[in-house]
Amino acid sequence: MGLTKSEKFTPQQNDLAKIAKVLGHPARIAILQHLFKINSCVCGDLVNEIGLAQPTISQHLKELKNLKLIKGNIEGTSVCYCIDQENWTTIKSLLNNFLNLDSESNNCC
Amino acid sequence: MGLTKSEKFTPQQNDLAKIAKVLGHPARIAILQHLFKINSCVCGDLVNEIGLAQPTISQHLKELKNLKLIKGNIEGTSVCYCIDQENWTTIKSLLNNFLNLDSESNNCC
DNA sequence: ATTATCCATCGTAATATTACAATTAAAATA
DNA sequence: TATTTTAATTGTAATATTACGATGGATAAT
Repeated sequence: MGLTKSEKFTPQQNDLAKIAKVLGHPARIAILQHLFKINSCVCGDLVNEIGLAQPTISQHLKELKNLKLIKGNIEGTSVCYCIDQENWTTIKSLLNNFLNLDSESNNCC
Repeated sequence: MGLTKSEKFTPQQNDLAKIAKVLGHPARIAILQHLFKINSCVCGDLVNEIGLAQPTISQHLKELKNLKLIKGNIEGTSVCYCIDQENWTTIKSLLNNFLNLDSESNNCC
C-alpha cells in the first residue's frame, strides 16, 4: 500500500513523524548542515555542494520549505536559501521533547 | 529511482538520515512512546495499543530492532520489547548534536 | 497428541520516494 | 529584442515503503 494510516495516530505523533521523515534523507541533512555552517544565505551553489542533479536538489529544497525548515528569497535570477530560525526552534523543541522521554531506569525483562 | 545515493554523503550524514527515517513513521513513534510511558517491557499488546494489523506491527518492530532502538526477549509464547537504553543514549546524542548546530544569529538575506 | 496462542515471515498490492532529462519561467545581460 | 542564467516544474523509470492476508514455527495449555 505505501499509504500511512495517519488517522490511527495523534496529531503530535503524525507531526513528529513528518519532521523526522523530512530529516530522513542525507541530502536534506547535508543541505541543512551547509546552511548552518555558512551561517547565512546560500545562493545557487547547493548543486555543486551536494553533487546531485539540479532538479533533485530543487525537490529536496521544496520538502524543506514545506516543513518551513528553510526559506528562500529571490535575488535577481537566483534564489537564496537560509534556515528559518523561528520554525527551526519550534521543530527543535518538538524533537527534543520526544528525545527527552528518556528514562534512566532500565526495567527490561 | 527511489534509490538514495549514499555514496555522495558522509557516514555521519547517512547515519543521521537513517535514524531520522526510522523515526519517520507515526506507528514507530507511538511504539517508542508507549515503551517509554510504561517504562518496562511490553509483551504482546502492541497490536491492540497501536491498531494496525499484527504483521504490520511486526514489521515496524523489526525496523526499530535493526536500529537497536529496542530489544526483544522471548517469554514463553510471547515476546517482550523494551527500549535499548544504551543505544538510545547514543542515538539521542547523535540527533542532539545535529539539532544543536542551531545558531542564534539570523543572517538571512 | 491435539489444540490454542503468539509472533515472525512470505507474498503481494497500492502508494511514495528518489533521481534526472527535458522543459518552462523569470530576470539579467548583451 | 535575443541570449544567457538560474531554478522550478513536468514527466517518468527504478526502487522503497506501507499494510495486510496467509502461512509457519515455537511454546503453552488441554
